[in-house]
Amino acid sequence: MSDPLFKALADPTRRVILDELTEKDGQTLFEICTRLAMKHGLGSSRQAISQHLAVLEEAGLVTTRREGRYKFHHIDTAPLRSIAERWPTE
Amino acid sequence: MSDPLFKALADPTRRVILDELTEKDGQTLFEICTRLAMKHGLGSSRQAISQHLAVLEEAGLVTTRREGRYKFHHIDTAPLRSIAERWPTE
DNA sequence: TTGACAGGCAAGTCTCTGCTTGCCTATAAA
DNA sequence: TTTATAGGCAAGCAGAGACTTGCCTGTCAA
Repeated sequence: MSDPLFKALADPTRRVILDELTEKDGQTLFEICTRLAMKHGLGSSRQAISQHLAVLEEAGLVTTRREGRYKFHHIDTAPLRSIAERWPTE
Repeated sequence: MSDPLFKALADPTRRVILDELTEKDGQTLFEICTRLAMKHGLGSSRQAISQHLAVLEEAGLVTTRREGRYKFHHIDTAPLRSIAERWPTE
C-alpha cells in the first residue's frame, strides 16, 4: 500500500465520507457521524470516523479548518486527477 | 473493502502491473513477471503476480485471452471513469 | 510417450489495518 | 467554577489480504 491516495480510497466507509462531503461540504466530525448513520445506515463510532478523516486528510482528499471547538472538513478532489493521468481512459 | 475496483487499486504491485500493461499491452504472466523484475525491481513470485492479475480481472481492469498454452492480459481503463464521475474534479 | 513449459488451485503464515476501549484536552454554556 | 460538548491519543483485538509452498492440469516439442 503506502500510497496515501489509494490507501484512502481503499475503504468503503471513507468513500462514503467523500460522498457525504461532496453533497454537503464543510461538516464537523459529529455532523458526519450523524448523517452517515441516518442516510447510509452506518453505525460507525466517532473514533472510527475520526481515524478515517485522518487518512483522508493524509491523502489530501480532505482539508480541515478549526473554528473554536469545531473542526470543519472540506473535500478536495484534486488528488484524484493523478489517477486519470496515470491510466488515461482514452 | 469489497468494491472490486478500489480493492484492485489498493495494492502497489497491482498498480505497477497496470503501468506495465499500459506500456505494453497483451503480455503473458511470465512476461509480466520478467519485466517487473527487470524494470521495477520487483521480486514478486509467479503465484503472487497471478493472484494480482485475478484481482485486476475481477475489477474489470484487465481482460484475458487464451491462445494455446498462453494467456494474454489486456488492460481496460474504462472502470476508472466511475471514479471521476463519482467525485468530479471540477 | 516423455519432458519442458505456461498456468491454476488450495492451505498456511504473517502483516496490516479498521475498530473498540478508555482516558485526556480544549472550548463554550450554565 | 462547574458541566457539557467537540475532538484527540494510544493500546489492544480481530479480520482481511498479500505471499509462500506444494502439488496439479493442460499444451507443445522432441
